[in-house]
Amino acid sequence: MAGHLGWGVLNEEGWRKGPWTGEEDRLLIEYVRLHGEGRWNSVARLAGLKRNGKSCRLRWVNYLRPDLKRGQITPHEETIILELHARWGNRWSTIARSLPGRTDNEIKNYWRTHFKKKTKMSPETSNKSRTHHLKRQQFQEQQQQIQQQQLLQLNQLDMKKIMSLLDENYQVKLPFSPQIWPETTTLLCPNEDQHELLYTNGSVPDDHEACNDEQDSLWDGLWNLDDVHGNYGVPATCASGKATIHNLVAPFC
DNA sequence: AAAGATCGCAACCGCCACGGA
DNA sequence: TTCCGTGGCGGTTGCGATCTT
Repeated sequence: MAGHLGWGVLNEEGWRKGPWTGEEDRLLIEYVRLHGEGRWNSVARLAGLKRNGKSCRLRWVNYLRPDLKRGQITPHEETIILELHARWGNRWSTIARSLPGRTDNEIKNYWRTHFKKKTKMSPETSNKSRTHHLKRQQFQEQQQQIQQQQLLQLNQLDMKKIMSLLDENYQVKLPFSPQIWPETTTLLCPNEDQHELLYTNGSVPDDHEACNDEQDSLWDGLWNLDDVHGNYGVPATCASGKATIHNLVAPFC
């Protein structure tokens, strides 16, 4: 960034642009501590920062706020993002309000890098991306799986009961017939990857066949979707399927 | 080992809504 | 009622890091 023309230097109005330095961060934090959030255009005058108000607000909101959560988006948060995006569309700030510690910018970036581009990808490219993504998340998922296994052990008896109910219900209610998928359906196909998403545009993705043919692994995948709050289900706009599963497991959550 | 491709994300931009003068 | 300052929002950019060939 520093090499970009005008990046990291003063612009024609005298404001600094580009990456924030540690000293600038310190000044901004001190300003907020003394004056609170707001009045961002006063920061330059009161804190001695050569940054405009917008830049200061953005830096504080997206990076310096003490209540921000660090680290990768968890599968549970991912589920929430998908569900809320299906409901609200690109209203990132609205979505962010349901994810304490996450910013609209963070959610927006996450969506764009993990989901949106998949709609345009070829299957081959998508597989590469999937591999890349999985490698990056491998460590985190290992930790989460340990936690999940502990929960699974605790609830093993109840789960077997749920599994049998779901298996019966699956045949009747889940809308896996491609004819009734709406365009741009976001469908979870958990048998291959516990939270891999497939996007369809009125057609059936190749991978989808595995969902129909391998119910056992499909349901295994659903259990892997378990999170610390004990929700099991399909975070998809495939609405009737989602409702069926959530209604079924709700009494056990 | 090196070059090119791709990804992730911090930061910027432009537009809009709102409130106060 | 109008104007202006301020803040919020969504879209976009561009660089460093990482991966692939």
